[in-house]
Amino acid sequence: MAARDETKPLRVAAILIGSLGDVAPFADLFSRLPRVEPTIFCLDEAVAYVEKRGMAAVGLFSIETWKENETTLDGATLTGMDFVKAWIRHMLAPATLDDCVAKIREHHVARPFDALLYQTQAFPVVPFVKIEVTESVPNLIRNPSVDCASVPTCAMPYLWHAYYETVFTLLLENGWREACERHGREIETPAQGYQRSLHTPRAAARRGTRRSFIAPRPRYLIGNDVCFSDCAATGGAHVLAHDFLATPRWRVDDEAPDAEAAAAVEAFVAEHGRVGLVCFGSMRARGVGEAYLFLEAARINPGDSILLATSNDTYQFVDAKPSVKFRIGKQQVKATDLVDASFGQLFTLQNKALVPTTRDALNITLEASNNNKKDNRDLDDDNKAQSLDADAIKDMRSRGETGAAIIGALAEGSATWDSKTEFSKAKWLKRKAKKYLPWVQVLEPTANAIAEAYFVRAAGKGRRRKGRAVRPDAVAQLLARGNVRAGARVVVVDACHGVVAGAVAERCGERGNVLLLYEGQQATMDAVKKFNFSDALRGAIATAPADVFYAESSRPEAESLARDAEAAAAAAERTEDARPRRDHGATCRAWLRARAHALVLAPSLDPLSVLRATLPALHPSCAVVVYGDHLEPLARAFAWLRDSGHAVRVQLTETWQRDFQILENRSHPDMAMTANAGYVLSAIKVVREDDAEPSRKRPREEPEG
Amino acid sequence: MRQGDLVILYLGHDNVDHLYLTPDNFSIYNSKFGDFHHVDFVGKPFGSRVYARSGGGRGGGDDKKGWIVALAPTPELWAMALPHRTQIVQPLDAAVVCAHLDLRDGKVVLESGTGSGAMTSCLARCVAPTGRVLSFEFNGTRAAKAAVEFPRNGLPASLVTCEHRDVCADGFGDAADADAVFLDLPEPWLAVGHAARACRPGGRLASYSPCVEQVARTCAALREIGCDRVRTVEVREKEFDVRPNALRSLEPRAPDGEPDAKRRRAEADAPLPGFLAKPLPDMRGHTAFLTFCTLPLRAAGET
RNA sequence: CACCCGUAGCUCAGUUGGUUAGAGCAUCAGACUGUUAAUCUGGGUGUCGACGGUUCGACCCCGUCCGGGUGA
Repeated sequence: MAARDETKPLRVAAILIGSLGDVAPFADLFSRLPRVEPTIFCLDEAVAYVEKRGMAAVGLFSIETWKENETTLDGATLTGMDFVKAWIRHMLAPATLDDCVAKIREHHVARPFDALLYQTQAFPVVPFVKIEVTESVPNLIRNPSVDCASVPTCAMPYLWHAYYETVFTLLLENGWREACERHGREIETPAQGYQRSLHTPRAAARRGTRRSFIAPRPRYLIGNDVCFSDCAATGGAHVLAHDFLATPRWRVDDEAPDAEAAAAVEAFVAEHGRVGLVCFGSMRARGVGEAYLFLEAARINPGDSILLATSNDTYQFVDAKPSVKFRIGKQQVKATDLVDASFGQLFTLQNKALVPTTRDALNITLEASNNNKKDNRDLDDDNKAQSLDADAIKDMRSRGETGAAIIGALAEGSATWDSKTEFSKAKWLKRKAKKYLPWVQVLEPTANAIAEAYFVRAAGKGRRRKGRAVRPDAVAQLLARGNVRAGARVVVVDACHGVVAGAVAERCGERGNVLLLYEGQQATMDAVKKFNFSDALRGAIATAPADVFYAESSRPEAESLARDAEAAAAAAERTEDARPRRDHGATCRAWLRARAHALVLAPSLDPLSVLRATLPALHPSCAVVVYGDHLEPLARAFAWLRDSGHAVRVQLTETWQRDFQILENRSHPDMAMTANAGYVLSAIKVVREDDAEPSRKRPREEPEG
Repeated sequence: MRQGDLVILYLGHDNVDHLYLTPDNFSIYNSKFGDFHHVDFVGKPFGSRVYARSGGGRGGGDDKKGWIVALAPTPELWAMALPHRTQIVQPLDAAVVCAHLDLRDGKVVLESGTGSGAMTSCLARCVAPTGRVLSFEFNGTRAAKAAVEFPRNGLPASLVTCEHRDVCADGFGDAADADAVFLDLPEPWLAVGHAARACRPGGRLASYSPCVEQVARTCAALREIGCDRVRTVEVREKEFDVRPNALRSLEPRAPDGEPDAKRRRAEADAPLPGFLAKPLPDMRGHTAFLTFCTLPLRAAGET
């Protein structure tokens, strides 16, 4: 099998015969796979849907043609789409199928496909047939450009990853019937098919027998029929027909599972560890009204990095590992207790254990307010206002009372409660809540959240804070004005604990490349580790010392080539060496030659010197952005960029961000803007013309000093 | 640069135009810097100067040809050059919105309304190449224009789609599982319910409104359906100009090597830097309030 | 046909960030001086050409027309 040229799109013929609900998941899948150029063969009715998503579609036949036809299945008369389904499922008209195949062959002869995928309604009959049309058909699952793991589950609801060699390697050219036989599977009788169609979630719900549709991880979905009808009314898709979840732990008693398929999946999983069949994510039947199925929020996996927002307005990072504990209130809790929680979930303490809670439960409001004007003119603080003593509180706690209950009791026990004003009551509650109702919220460690956490944490340390904290909105500006995007090559200098480098890497993704230049002994990857980056993404971040980069960038080209040759020779010599030493110089030279798509600099060194060293490594028409705490050094760098003719659209700004409290009739700016938000310098590099006049006609007077 | 490319023309710091290259001999871009033939762009790399065939020499001789810089489009540059159909979301705000929506490659994001498409391109950059932006515009003409414009600007239908639809009345269509949603609507509170249904639980929402009254109603609607981490911010930007330091001192300059040099180093009268930054007077005023929140983790009615 | 420019009584405001609430002239006021005047200082109710339209919204938006300029 010849190696494929990965730069060329993979031409895939996808044969999707079925209702729109069958076609849509595949169409959506293909439309977001880069480097896959699909041609979708479908019913005429689905052509518009596919073409709207920018893909080629070929209509094979129309349902209209079959409208008049009807057949009788198990006593029921099937017409229209039902007839087509029956036709497909039970192969009532194989001659027409051959016509379709002929049509596809026609396209294939005109311009060969790399791969052919076949989906049918009738999974239990033939799950999926992949036809190898040419000798050079690659195995998609081994194609790095369609790495299943890179596809976020939540982004692709009705997603099939059809690259399932073990299950789906039947050849269409052998025909349906033969394929089934080779797979050792019996063809379903009409009666069995009809029986099966009764076991839908909706039918189950009607019968009142709730079945959980959440398959424990790992989940594998092997069949679907999603109907998009009536979506405008419901605001979302709902599943009308059958779903089959084949998982190692699948237990549905009243339905005969395709044990063979499940076994095949299990065997495959056992062999390969993880298989990239991503599907429905997890779906959950909503308990109200119709049996709508909804996706779940992203959940925490063991080993994940988690960001916790806490009740005392701080953030902390924990890893969901058995050895890690964190504090909530005064209690130590194991981080693994958070596994399987949704990101965004709130937790509080009850009986010294974490229990999930909601924001409403945390917002305690006691009794209806009586608006009598009150103040503390009559208050005489004798410290005897509280009738509840410490032992009573301890007792309540040990009985496992909720924090809310304790606070309620405290308010009841407070002699001065009724004399408090509304504002002081609110304040009192807030103070008590901090003590008796601690909470944490698990947050997904995204660039914005991590930047926020580092910023808040650094600000909280006061004068003793070390390093620098970059405000989240400044990070946002760096990414935007640097035009950092997926697949980009970016040179980063980060003196902000790696917050900037992490944000850049998150944006660049696995197909991007990040070169992190460091100023000291080693790169500060502190914050980078807090992201839940995949190994591939972590591998996309290279590091090198900034001074080496500076040396290489100021070296003439010829000398640089000579160095490369030297390094190559040295590498050839120590082929036996198990661990070749990292050659930072070579890395830097490669980056200088390949040219980056963006420079994102947040140095603690003089920005101008960093700029001079890194600018040669930037591709023309691409942007450089520099973050700095101080205006003056950036002003000097600004002047150099503008006056040297290296760049246009040189912009030096300071970003202000202000929070607002929004409540009815009580909206106002929330807190003073945080000082030292830092400054952002950005510019776009241009091809410099040495014979071009200096940008300024009249020479500037040289500044004094 | 190739035929059909969208090219950003840099004519000055805040004078940016755009051009679709049609390399026939008739297409000419005319500006105060002279006349630029489309064919002269083709084959040159982005970031190059392109020289005028004629004109541009204001009163000067022919030896000084005018030139402009041709740049590759970015969402920020496009926002400066695009044909306005509505007021646009400024790149400053757009950057903060994209950050708070936790966008990255592969995410699916909803937008309404499309407007002039400035925000759309910012969103598309963040989720490209495997994610998607589904944009909805309730004005038919604008929706049609945007739908034509996006593919032309290198945003294929597999990445960005624009549909004519009033999301306040009709919701977000087939979408049921988006990761984030951005609302730029006169009455966003009418759309938050639809938005929540169109997104996965725990998805992110951002709303863009110029008035506090709008924000207040939106926040109320968001809390009503159980959104968490509701936060409203305003972002502004102060821009600086840099000039050489031309300040002269009242005091005579101390000759170098004077003994008071030591004292001077420690005190405030160290020499000023060579360049001084001055805030530009035209700081952009208030644009809008940005409201963010996390959508409920569970659909309503679920325990 | 395309592009640029229309603001103070007048005249202007830079070929790539000195650029549309900024000036110069004129004028007026004050100060000063061997006073038909010079010098210095200070001052300004500026429809941002006109009219429409567009934007929930800040507009650096669009159209038509008028006047001036530049280039095909």
